[in-house]
Amino acid sequence: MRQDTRLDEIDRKILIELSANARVPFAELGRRVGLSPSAAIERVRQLESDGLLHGYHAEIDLKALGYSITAFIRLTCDGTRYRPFLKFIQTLDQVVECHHLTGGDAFLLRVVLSSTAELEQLIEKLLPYGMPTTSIVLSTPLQRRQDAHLLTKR
Amino acid sequence: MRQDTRLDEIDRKILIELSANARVPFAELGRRVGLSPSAAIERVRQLESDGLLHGYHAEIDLKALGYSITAFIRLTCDGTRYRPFLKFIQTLDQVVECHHLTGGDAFLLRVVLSSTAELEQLIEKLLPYGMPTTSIVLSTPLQRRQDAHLLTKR
DNA sequence: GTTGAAACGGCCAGACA
DNA sequence: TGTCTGGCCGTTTCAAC
Repeated sequence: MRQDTRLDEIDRKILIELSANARVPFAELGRRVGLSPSAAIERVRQLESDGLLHGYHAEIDLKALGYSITAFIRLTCDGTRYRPFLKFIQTLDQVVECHHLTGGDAFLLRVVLSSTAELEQLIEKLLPYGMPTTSIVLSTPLQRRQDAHLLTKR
Repeated sequence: MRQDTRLDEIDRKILIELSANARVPFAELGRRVGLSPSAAIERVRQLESDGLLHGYHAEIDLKALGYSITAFIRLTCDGTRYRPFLKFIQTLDQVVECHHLTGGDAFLLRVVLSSTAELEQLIEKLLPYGMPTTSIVLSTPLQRRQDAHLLTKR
């Protein structure tokens, strides 16, 4: 896990390419960044062991699978319910993200469900841990997957 | 883009495998799900053209790249500022997600930055569009990338 | 769906600067 | 150290079934 070692231009290109298409063959990747296949593989292995590349994941369309509702639930829970709450949400399939936020022991959950009825059930389950504030996602006008701009600029 | 065509067991396994490791060779994928290489590829191509598989992306550790701060910014903007706001956030590199939420023209932004100073600058830029409420992410106790449970259960 | 053959890519060892 | 070359083996692709 390097922290301060600067990336060179080739590393950045590799990250951008793999971010956009994780299945690109290493030989093709090498061609795009101006490296031989083995050198390209070497770079990628280095980026992986440095902790910059964490894995390669297919993007699955949950909407097409029937999970038509995405919602954010904000919930404040006091110190005594903190640990039990973290254990509990691990057991909830609908919770795909949980962030601990600044501001009064607040948690933000991103949840995915197939109906508003399921959302209501989930909210009821959360009630023992705090007062949830729920917002359903109407649309997502911006969803960046390629972190190209975070890599190229600055 | 099929909506209702049910997935069979093999399709589900393929989605789970590619979700966990998008770089697995199709021949190996076929072995894991009990299919010949060409049949496995055929399945994947079908899932892609059905819109269930959207792409394959490397997971890049933004923290290791110096983006130490992730924050959520909630912002309410009225109807007249709606369109200009959407245009404006496209130009902000730090904004990696924007969701339109239920409840009073609210937007939720996920932003990634390298310092609190940068966060302050960003908030100031957003002020003309509405009153932002900012929460910094302290930790992320749950971040599911494999949607295995969403595919297997129910 | 499968099989089989040819082209291609992944990966290891060794040489080079 | 980082890169290139060559060779082996697994993978991809495409045709025919």
